[in-house]
Amino acid sequence: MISTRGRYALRVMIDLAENDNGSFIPLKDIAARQEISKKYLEIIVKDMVNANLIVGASGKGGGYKLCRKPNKYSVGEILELMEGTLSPVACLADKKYMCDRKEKCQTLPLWEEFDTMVHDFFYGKKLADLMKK
Amino acid sequence: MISTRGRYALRVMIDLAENDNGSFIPLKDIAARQEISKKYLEIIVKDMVNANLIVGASGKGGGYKLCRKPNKYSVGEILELMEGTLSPVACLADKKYMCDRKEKCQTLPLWEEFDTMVHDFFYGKKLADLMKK
DNA sequence: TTATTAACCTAGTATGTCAATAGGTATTTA
DNA sequence: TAAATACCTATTGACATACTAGGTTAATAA
Repeated sequence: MISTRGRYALRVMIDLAENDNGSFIPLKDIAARQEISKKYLEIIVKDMVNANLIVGASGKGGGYKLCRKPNKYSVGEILELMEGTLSPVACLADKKYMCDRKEKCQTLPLWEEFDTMVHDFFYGKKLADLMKK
Repeated sequence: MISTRGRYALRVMIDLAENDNGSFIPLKDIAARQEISKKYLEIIVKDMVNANLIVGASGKGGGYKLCRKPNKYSVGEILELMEGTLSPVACLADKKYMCDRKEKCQTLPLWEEFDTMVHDFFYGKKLADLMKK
């Protein structure tokens, strides 16, 4: 399941892309258009700024702005940032995860194949693919 | 993320398939081989019996047994039973879910495409595909 | 008959995550 | 100096997850 963090982040990115006019877009406007709690979005958007997905500007006339062209963002990187991982199981999500059943695990190949498929799917999709115009 | 319920259920099914000798296999043996708490497995296995995925027999000489050939079980039906849904978002997982943004939602097509891909992947895999022998 | 083995049943519990809310401070522009 | 905005810290209620505990019922073998 994709949580609201990932889904909202994606919607914020689409909103920023579609309403881009060169200047900063206040979160208040995004929250209103997307009908999402502005307070909750603040938390999400903060992580997006920290990860250099977008840039923020304080003060009057401030807001948020993309820092790349929409076709330079993959959906995968946005979701992976917000969700922590896209992997279906802990043994693939966490590099440091040690499992002594690993060698004989009969389900691991299944999860690996699934993991690759999911990764390829979301990294193949670009932000631009989700825009109207 | 696939929870332990789904992952353990799958391992129980594989264990039953590989150790099938015509008679019932006690949960104690499965738990030992799979290194999973027997008490926890009881809960999981109960749901599998209720869903007619396997059959259980009480008393001495009892245990559990598959009721189909391994190639007649899809991984998807096992996971979907235990996880409730394989859908990535609530608006697809729940038929009764009503969202007034549905018509204009720009992410819905993405989730639908992903949902279909995941469904096809897991329903295309059979229990027999996960067996050693 | 009786001991044993096993499924089946109901309940509880610790931990963590999710999806927010609340109330502030710092920064920038008009 | 007033307004608008991002940015920061903390808290919370609800729920799910991954179990554990202690029993009852059912079937078989000695």
